Amino acid sequence: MLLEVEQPLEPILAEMEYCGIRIDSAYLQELSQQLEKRLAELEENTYQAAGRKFNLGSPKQLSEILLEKIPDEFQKKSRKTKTGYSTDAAVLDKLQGDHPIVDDLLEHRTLSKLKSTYVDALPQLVRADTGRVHTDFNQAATGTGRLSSSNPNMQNIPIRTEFSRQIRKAFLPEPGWLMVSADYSQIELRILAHLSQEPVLIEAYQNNRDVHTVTAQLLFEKEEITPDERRFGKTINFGVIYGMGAIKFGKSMGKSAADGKKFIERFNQRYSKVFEYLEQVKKEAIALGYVSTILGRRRYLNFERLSDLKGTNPEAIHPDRLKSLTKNDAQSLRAAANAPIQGSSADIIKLAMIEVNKILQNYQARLLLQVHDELIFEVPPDEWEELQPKIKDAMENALPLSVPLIVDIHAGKNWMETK
DNA sequence: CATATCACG
DNA sequence: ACGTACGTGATATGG
Repeated sequence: MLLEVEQPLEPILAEMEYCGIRIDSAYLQELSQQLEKRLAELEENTYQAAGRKFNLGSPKQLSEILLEKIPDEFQKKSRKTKTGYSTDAAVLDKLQGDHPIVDDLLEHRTLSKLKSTYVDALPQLVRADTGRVHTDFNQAATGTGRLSSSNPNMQNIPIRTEFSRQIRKAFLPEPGWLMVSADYSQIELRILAHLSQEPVLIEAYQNNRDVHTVTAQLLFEKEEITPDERRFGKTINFGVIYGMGAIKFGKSMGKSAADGKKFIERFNQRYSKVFEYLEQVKKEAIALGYVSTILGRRRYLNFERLSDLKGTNPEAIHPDRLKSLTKNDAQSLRAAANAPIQGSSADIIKLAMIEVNKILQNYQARLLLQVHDELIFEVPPDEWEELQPKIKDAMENALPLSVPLIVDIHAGKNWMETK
């Protein structure tokens, strides 16, 4: 693992850091001015509605305002934090309609985050000697084997909202070149299919089916699935990857306890290998003190009330010991269930980076960024047609699994256009 | 330096 | 009784 993956990867990361990525600072400064104008309007509206000025960036002061204006709704719909009532986006969403201030607060939160963290920060990090931004890729920062990125973090550049996509337009290739993004489709669910050897999942992926729809079909026991039902299937599939327990699983159905239980049994029957696999991983975590990825990378875990089982035979652990747990032990078990999946995904994209780097030796094109399940390149236009299938193949075949890996690859004038 | 919040996969 | 569950890093506030 060390010799085959981490050591060969290190000079590739060094090259990516050294190369950096081009930023359109003038464009970001225009965006900044637009944001400043809009933020000022929102502040003015908010002060009017609140009857006085306060610091919109202070959850503490906002909490005071909300307690003053809509005490009943706020206390009912908020949750307690260590220091008081939460004013986070989930809470504010629930308060929409209760007071005219709420919509403006939400918009202000979003826009000021984007302005301070990206629009204003990135141009300041452009290095004078290269004209580009040079991130750090941290190779030993996470518990699962993923990379992390800092100064600046290039792995959390906005994409989810319409406005935030404007920020991605600021990331440019060399003048005249193309920006290229190649991302794995549903890699973590495919790894779950492989690790669990669940026949329903394997069959679905081998036949190129939409797995969120498949889950929804077995959930609702019908062929035709609405977009809402598919979204629900997607949520459940992610929940499984994150180690969501059967109880929470039933409750997220939003049905009665009896319905939830019936549904769990149905799901359990249909994806029985997935649950067997997750149980087995949890038992191994407790008995061995670690869990492993496909390439043998380990995540070590400590338990409180379950520590008496360390060094015992995993198969001898009674399923009841996985119930009534301390908060910490429950969290550790979820982390244990997730680590082989998230970590194997990291293994695979690292192997892919090593393969892709070999290919790039014969081209001018450069690997710029890794964002967990995607690679970002800048490519001269005359290399694109030839490189596209080579990058795709290298990534899809980095490590053969029981299910195919699929990579979507697109080129554009900037990062936003590569989707 | 702890906390809350929020950006991403 | 719950808008939750895995992995990160940056920013602002406030002690």
